[in-house]
Amino acid sequence: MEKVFWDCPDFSLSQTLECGQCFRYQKEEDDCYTVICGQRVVTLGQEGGSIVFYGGGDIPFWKGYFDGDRSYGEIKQRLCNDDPIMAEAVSFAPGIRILRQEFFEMLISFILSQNNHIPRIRGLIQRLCREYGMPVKGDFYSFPTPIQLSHVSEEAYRSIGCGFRSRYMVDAVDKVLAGGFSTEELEKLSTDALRQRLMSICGVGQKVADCILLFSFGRYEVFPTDVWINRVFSHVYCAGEKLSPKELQKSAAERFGEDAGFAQQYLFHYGRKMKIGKE
DNA sequence: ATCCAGGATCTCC
DNA sequence: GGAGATCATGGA
Repeated sequence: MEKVFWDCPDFSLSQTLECGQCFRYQKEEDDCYTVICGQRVVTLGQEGGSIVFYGGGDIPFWKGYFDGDRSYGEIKQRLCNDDPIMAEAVSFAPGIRILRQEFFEMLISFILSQNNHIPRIRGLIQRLCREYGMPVKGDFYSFPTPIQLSHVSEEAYRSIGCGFRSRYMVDAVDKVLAGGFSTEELEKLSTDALRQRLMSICGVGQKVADCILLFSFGRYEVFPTDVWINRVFSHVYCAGEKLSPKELQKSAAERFGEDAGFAQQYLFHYGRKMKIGKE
């Protein structure tokens, strides 16, 4: 099989895919991963510092997906300078990069994420794709488009396990199909305006909106604040004192500035894996 | 088994 | 505008 090598610094395939930002990958043998985005599917591995594409595919697209042009070395240096705690979080998973994922996938995925475990979110999305997406390759299905979901009822979402989130799903698809939610239109908006637009969808609060801002629109200054980041942040920066989400975001903005989104992902992954602040 | 999850909403004051 | 209950489900 054709192998194409890509030397991308500060990049670990496993850390980037498994740090919680992405739900559409599957681990294969020999530490390879199959990743799906839209209609595209690719199998990748890592040999030393090089990423290996197996079987070609749209390599320029995937380099963009993995944010290949950004210097994460500089970001990490800014974050870790004079911050030993962040240095520890970064050294725990120095190969995390923030993926550039598709808007509608992120919208639906993070609506389904609320009050839910990551393993279960993945299962939900897998069922959604199997049920309403198109077969792409083997057992992999594309993420359903808004049109493919346009006829799906609340009861149908309930039957695949979406639970109380089912009515949010219907509202999200309806609003996207009604217009004003194309990627081209949305990416012109300021971060605050875009957040407000996203939050006009029922079931999208600030946290879900911020995940979409960070993982789909590259708004790297946002700091998605969930239960984990709450625990970690209060534990490592506030001597265990809990802050309100508003206070926490203000503090994170002062501390990390334009790099807050990157900081969030390093901290989130570190805190979740180390169970920091639990028990 | 029973707890809890990458929260949002509704209701109450 | 903030605190508290409620929401479905299944992985751990």
